[in-house]
Amino acid sequence: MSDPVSASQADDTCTPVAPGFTCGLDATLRVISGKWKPLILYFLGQDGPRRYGELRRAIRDVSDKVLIQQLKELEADDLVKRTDYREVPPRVDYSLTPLGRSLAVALVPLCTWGTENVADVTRVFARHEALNRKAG
Amino acid sequence: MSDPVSASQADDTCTPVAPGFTCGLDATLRVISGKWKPLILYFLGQDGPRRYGELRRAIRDVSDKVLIQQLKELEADDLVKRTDYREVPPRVDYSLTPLGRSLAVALVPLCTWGTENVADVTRVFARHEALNRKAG
DNA sequence: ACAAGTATGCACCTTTTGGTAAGTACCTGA
DNA sequence: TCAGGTACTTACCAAAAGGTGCATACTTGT
Repeated sequence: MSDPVSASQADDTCTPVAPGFTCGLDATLRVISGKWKPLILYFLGQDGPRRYGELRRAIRDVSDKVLIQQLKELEADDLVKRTDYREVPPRVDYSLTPLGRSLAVALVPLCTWGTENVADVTRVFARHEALNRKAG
Repeated sequence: MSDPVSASQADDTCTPVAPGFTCGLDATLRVISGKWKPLILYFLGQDGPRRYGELRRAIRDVSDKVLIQQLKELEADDLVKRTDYREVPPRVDYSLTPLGRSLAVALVPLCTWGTENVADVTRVFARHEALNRKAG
C-alpha cells in the first residue's frame, strides 16, 4: 500500500491512478495550484478569449509578474492557449484549450458552493480577522 | 465596477456576491487553500470519521505540524468537527460538518477530472521536470 | 526496563510564492 | 513632446507556507 489516500474503496472518483499521483484530486490540484489559476480558468471559461490587459483588469489585485507567470504555466500545462497576433503595439489573447475547458467546467461546483455559502464563509473570516488583530 | 472578476454575466455561478469576495469561486478558494485541505476534505467525505493517526498515514507525505494545523483551520471554518474522547492514551477523531460535506461533494468533479486526465497531467509534468533538470 | 504508539506543541529553518518597481520597444492622442 | 497604452521581463525582497526534530504524558506490548 503506497497510496497517499489509501485505496480500499471501489468507486472511480478516487482511484489508485497513475504513478506519482495518489488520486485524481491530487493530479488536479497540482495543475491548478497558484493563487490566481482557478480564477483565470474560470474567467476564461465564462467569457471566452481575453486579451492580456482585460484579464489583468478583470482579476483585480494580481500583479503583471504573477499573472504572466501563471498564464505561462497554464499554457505549458496545455490548459490555456496563447495567441500572439504579432502586431505592434502588441496584441495577444488567451483562451482555453479543450482540456482547460473541461477543467473550467469541473470548477463550476466550487463556484456554486462559494456562492451558496458566502454567508458562512464571511462569518468565519470575520472571526479569523478579529482573532488575528488580538494576537498580532 | 469593483469586482475582480467583472460581472457582466447573468448566470448565478459567478455572481457579484458578498463584500470582500469577488465571486463564489474566490470565497471557496480562501477556505480550501492549504496544501492538504482538499485531500483531507475529500478523504473524510469518502471514508467517514477518521482518527488522527489514520489521516496521517492515509495522506502520505504530510507532516504532523501541517496536518494538525490544517485540521484546526478546517475546524475553525466549520468544515470539520473534532471529537476528543478524552481517553488516555489520546483518542480523537475528525469528521465533516454538513458544510464540509457539501464542499466535499463539490470537490468530486475535480477528482473525476484528474482521474480522467491523468495521462495528460502526467505528460506535462514529465516535461516540466525534464526542463527543470536542464535549467536547475 | 524500553521501544512504540497516541495526539499534539514548539522552535527553528528552508522553500515557495507572490509582490514592487523598474525597464523595453513601439504606438497613439493631446 | 510627453503622457499613456500595449505585453511583457528582470532584479530584488517580504511574507507565507511548509518541513524537521524534539518534547510531552501516558499506555501497551516485549
